[in-house]
This record gives sequence, C-alpha cells and structure tokens, in this order.
Amino acid sequence: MSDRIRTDSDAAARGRRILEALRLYQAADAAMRRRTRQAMSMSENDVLVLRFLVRARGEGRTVTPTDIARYLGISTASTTALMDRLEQSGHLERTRHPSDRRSVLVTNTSQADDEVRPTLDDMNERMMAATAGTTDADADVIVAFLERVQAAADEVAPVLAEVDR
Amino acid sequence: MSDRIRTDSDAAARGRRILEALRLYQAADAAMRRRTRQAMSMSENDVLVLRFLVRARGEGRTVTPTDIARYLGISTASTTALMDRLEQSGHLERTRHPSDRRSVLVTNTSQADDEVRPTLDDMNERMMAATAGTTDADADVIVAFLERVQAAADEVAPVLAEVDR
DNA sequence: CCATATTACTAGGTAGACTAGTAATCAAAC
DNA sequence: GTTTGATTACTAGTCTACCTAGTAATATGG
Repeated sequence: MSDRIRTDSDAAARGRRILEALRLYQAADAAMRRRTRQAMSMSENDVLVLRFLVRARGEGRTVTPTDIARYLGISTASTTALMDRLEQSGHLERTRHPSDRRSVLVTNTSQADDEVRPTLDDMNERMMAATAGTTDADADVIVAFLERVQAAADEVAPVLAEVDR
Repeated sequence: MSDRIRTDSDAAARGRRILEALRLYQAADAAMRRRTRQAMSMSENDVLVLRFLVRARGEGRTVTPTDIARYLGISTASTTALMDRLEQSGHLERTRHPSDRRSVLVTNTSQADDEVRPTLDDMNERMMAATAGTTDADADVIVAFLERVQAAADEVAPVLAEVDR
C-alpha cells in the first residue's frame, strides 16, 4: 500500500519533471522565434513562409498560394496580402503555374535564401548537436514520448476542433 | 573507416528522426492552441493571461499588469487594453494593490476559472498520461534531451537578441 | 525635500488578420 | 460539347490587437 502510493507519487513527480522541461523548451523556442522575427523585422508568418519555401525547394516540391494558406491556417485573401508584402520586399517571386492557369507558383528569391539560410542552418546545426550522444535506445525513448505528447495535444478539445475553415 | 561513416550517418538519422518527432509535436501543440483560442473566441494572449492568472493563484502569487506585460512580451499599454477586454467580458478583476498605490492586482474571476479550468485540467491530464509508463531512466533521457534542445534554442541568434524592449 | 523611476493609463496610428464578393479557369455531368 | 459547380487568386473594406508617445499619481534614493 505504502509502496503503491510511493510509486504513484514518483510517477507524478517524473511527469511534472518532464512536463516542466517541455514547458521550458517551448518558452525558449518561442523566444527564439520572436528574436528571429524581430531581427528580420518580419511577422511570424512571413518568416514561416520563407522557411517553408526554402525547405520546399530543397525537397523539389512546388508551392502555390493555397498551399501557404493551408500551411499557416490563414485565408487565401490574407495569403495574397502576405505574398504582396514579401514580393515587394524582394523575398518572393510569383510565376505562372505550368498546367493550371488559375494558379500561381511561389518561390523564394536568392536574396531571401541568403537572409534566411544562415539562421536556418545555424538552428538546424544546433538542434542536431542537441541530439548528438543519444543512443538508439535513447532515441526510441525520446521519439516515443514526443509521439505520445503529440497525440495528447491532438486529442485536446477535439469536438470544438470541428469548426471548418 | 567504414564503421566511422556508418556511425556518423546513423547519428544523423537518429537526429533527424528525433527532430522530426519534435517538429510534429510542435505543430500539434500550435494547432491545439489555435483550437482553444478559437473555441473561446479569444486571442492567443488572452488565453495565455487567463492561464497565467489561474496558475498564479494556485501558487499563491499575486499578479500586476506589469507582470503580465513582461510575461507576454508586450507593452504595458497593450496590457491595459488586454485587461480592459477581459474585464469587460467578465474574466478578470482589478483590485487595488495593498501597499503600492500606483499598482493594481489582477485576478481571474470564477467565471474565467470555470471556462478555462476544464480545458486546462484536461490538457494537463492528457500530458501527464503521456508521461506515464516512463521509468526514471527514461525520464532522465527525455529531460536531458529537452534541456539540450532548450539550450540550443537559447543560443540561436544571441547577438541579434540584444535588442531591448 | 527633491529628483528620478515606476506604474497604469489615454490617445492615436498601423499591421495583419478577417469576410464578402469577383473574374478566370478547371473538371465533371449530362 | 455545353453547362454547371468547384477552385484559384485576387480586391475592397473592416476589425482587432498590437505599437509609440505622452500623462498623472505614487514611490524611492540621495
């Protein structure tokens, strides 16, 4: 009985310890995004779009305004305005879609690449460094946890999530 | 030599796997926040403030507008407007500070508690459930990773972070 | 006691999201 | 082959939530 209680409270303590670490990481990550955004004097979504474009090109994918709208979870109208801004500032280019004449292909300019890539690479490098030293078993533990906590987030307020966009 | 290369590429693969899981968790978490915010028809910061107030009361801490401004990283002027909104909607109350007559104490109403607590508790419960089944050793691995990746986030663009607010 | 800091606030401006509606184009059904 | 409905990107106008600048009241250190 005393053992049972002890075990439970230990599990709770472990949980709190882990969640606290997760919370701290999240705060640090949010702060990092704020710094980046501020340093480039761009809005959060602008930075996200440039990152999205750089990554998409790297993977050989094409991107349309609708893709961006879906990725950011904003309306296509707002996406038009966002793209206007980024085109104006020379970070982004619109070209005609090869097969669908209603549509447009969006790509980042080399200027955007030059501006975003260093930070992106730096970030990636540091993140990778943070994973260094983990064994396969460790990786399994970490990934399993992240998958569980991801599922948990997905499950929160699922009924209310039925609002369509 | 071949062993060395193999090990390196394995480490890279492990890193990618972990970071991918982290990325997916983050997306899920962002989506959850968006759902919550939308369901309560409040802005991100409004929700964060209510959570902050509920937590602060739970821990016996008092909160002033300046605390909120610092917590959110916004100006005190914006905080005034934010508090006006939340006071108007019956989620928040201002009372005089007992010792500093310039200042104000901010507390959430029981209505806010009723609205926020269920989601908060649900979230917390699911997150705790996600940590269940981890051993002490697992917890060590997870926490160590989170601390490393947090440190990584803190280190990104530290020079540019020197902009003061 | 006086100078400076701090606190919450007001006023006015702006950026970036929204909704509603449009023209062009596509795709599927008849 | 034509029509009908869906999709795409866009424009126009609105709204929300932030910002900066400046203020009155109060606190605090020299």
